[in-house]
Amino acid sequence: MKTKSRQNLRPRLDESLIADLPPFAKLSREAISDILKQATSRRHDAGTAIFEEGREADRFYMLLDGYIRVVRITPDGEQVIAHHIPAGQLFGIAVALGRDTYPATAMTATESLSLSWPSSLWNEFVDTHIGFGAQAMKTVGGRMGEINNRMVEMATQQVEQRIANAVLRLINQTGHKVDSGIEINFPITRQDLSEMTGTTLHTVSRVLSSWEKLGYIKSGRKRIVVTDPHQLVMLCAGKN
DNA sequence: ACATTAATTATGT
DNA sequence: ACATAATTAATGT
Repeated sequence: MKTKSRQNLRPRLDESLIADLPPFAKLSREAISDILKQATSRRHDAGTAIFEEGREADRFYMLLDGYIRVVRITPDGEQVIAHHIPAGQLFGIAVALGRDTYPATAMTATESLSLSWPSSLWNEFVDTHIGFGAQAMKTVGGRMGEINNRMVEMATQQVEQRIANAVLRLINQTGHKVDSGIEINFPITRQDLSEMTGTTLHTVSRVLSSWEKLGYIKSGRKRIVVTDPHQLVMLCAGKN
């Protein structure tokens, strides 16, 4: 408790900032400070790309603050939001998958703060810092599981259920409690939701409006509060 | 069951 | 005042 002094162009790096994050939790103090010395920190405005799909994956990243959306562009130029990444997670770890280019674009959903390291350091990190590689695999595994689930959803469920699933995922991963329910932590538009669920913003708008009338959610411009998560769970289950 | 088109309104800088 | 977001109805596949 302290150390919250100055706000800088180049934010000062403090061990306590990352010491508790999963990938580093098991590491010794000097290991952490060693890692920090090699890190570059950057602040990103909301709605900007940290790296782009197809570019050479010269660095890997750790999100210190904010939210990232991982975006892919289809051949016909449509955006698809693959998933969101909350603070405290590694991303852009193409090097861990043996790739030399990024498979997707990382856009900031909010103003964000990142650390990054040259990809060349990855292997060194993995075998000199025990637990680092294991944690990285865990997050990769988790994301693959998510993508699996979503593929099934896309193929089997109807739009209202897919939207319900998307919203539930958002409040689980990036939700924050307010008195009326659970609010999604970053600005999110109907367009965004449509890009996650493979529909149109109009359909999303109509569905959300109907949920609002039913009292499941409360929504405003770029914000959604889920007041009755259970009802959304029911919708996904299919029982109506 | 959902997309598309289009017109209208609300909201944030 | 302007741009961006959201709603709503009508029409199409």
